[in-house]
Amino acid sequence: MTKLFALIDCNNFYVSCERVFRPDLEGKPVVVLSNNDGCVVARSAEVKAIGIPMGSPYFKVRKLLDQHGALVFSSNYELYGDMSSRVMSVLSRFSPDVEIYSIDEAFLGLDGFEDWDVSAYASELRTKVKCWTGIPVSVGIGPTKTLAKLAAERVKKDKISGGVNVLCHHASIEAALAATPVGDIWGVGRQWGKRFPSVGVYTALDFTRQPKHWVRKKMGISGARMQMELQGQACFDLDSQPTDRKSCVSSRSFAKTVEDLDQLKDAVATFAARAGERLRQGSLVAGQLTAFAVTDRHNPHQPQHHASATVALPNPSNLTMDLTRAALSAFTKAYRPGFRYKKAGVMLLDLAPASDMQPTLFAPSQMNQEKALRLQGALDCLNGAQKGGKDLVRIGAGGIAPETKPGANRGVKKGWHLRRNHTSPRYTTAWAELRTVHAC
DNA sequence: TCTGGGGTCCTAGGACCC
DNA sequence: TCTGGGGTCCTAGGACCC
Repeated sequence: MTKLFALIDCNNFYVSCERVFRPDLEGKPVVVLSNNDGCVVARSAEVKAIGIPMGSPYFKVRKLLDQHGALVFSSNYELYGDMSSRVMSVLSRFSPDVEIYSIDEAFLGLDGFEDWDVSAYASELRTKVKCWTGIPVSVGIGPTKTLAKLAAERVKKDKISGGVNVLCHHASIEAALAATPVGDIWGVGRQWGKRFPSVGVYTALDFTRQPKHWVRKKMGISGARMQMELQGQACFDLDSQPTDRKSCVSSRSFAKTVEDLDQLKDAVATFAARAGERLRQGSLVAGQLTAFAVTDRHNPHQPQHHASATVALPNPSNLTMDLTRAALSAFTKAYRPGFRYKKAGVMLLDLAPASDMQPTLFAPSQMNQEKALRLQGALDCLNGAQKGGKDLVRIGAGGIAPETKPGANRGVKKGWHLRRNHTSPRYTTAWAELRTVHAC
């Protein structure tokens, strides 16, 4: 039985989310920025038409966007995450096999649908998603995941009306491969995209025609799989079981650079707490922790440094108290003075289910452990009680930076605060920010 | 002035063992 | 003193994804 995959891709997802609640944005140029208002991470069709590339630094394209009257949003992940789960739940009505691939993409397994009119089925899916969530999607269908993905991409590139592209026959597959630059293949990144043309490989079709051993030798196993997938031979299965996470990172770039150890420790403590929160949500514990800070890699005039140190947690934990202690000890080891740090973070590694945890010889006594858990529960409760009131209660060991000490310069932002100047409301996850409808 | 954040997989090379 | 070769495990770094 030949396999059949569909890739459902939300069009300009973040922009579409904003438009659901602001229909007046329809037809206008709209962009969504990354954290810190750094880069353009979502563009409406109108913005793409202006020629603004994905990932452009905002400050470089700001003028051009203004000239075209573009509307600009800081990213609102609470909104996008909620809209995403709405879309995914609609998709699950259309196939028992769904793999949520990213916030805005999902693969559907269509094994056993071969005798159906899959094109009509996909159209119906598209209509339902749009109708029930407000999000427009493109659908690509093919015998492998890579071809399904390529099919969906061609929907946008070739402006295929109806938003569905089925690649099931030799001729249509070859035509799509020939129209796709090699750099646009799923799995071919910037490095390979640059190198291929110099060896005479320009399109995905050229790539499929390279000798197998050459691809294997030059690109390794990933390249070999990619080539087989494009030739119609499935190497990747649908992965409907979310895989266990192996690491968890919390990090941020600062609006301004920071040199001061105390301020950096304050930031690192915050990241440790944030990462721990995510661990507890997933009932995981970490066995190792890395704390790091890096200088601004975009500024060649400043001395560069990557400060980083890893410590093992004596007993795997997800408690803010343990993680903060480990993070501060690691960071103190890693810190080198005299550098202007632009970004810092905490990585939790060696993750394992909290239930698997074996008490070690050095584990704190049962009594202390219980106390620690109760304390963490109380902290989570306080911090969770008012959404948006995050960090209401924090661990004091964080080496609070001078300007955040009680009484001192109240209202002055921390040195490492985030820039977010264009936020939209959390329409779907905060009562106070619901969209208001005025009756005429 | 202003360039994101959170992940995974693969590979090469070193350490170590027999 | 001779100092080969194969296996495994770990880690750092590269490349890629969205």
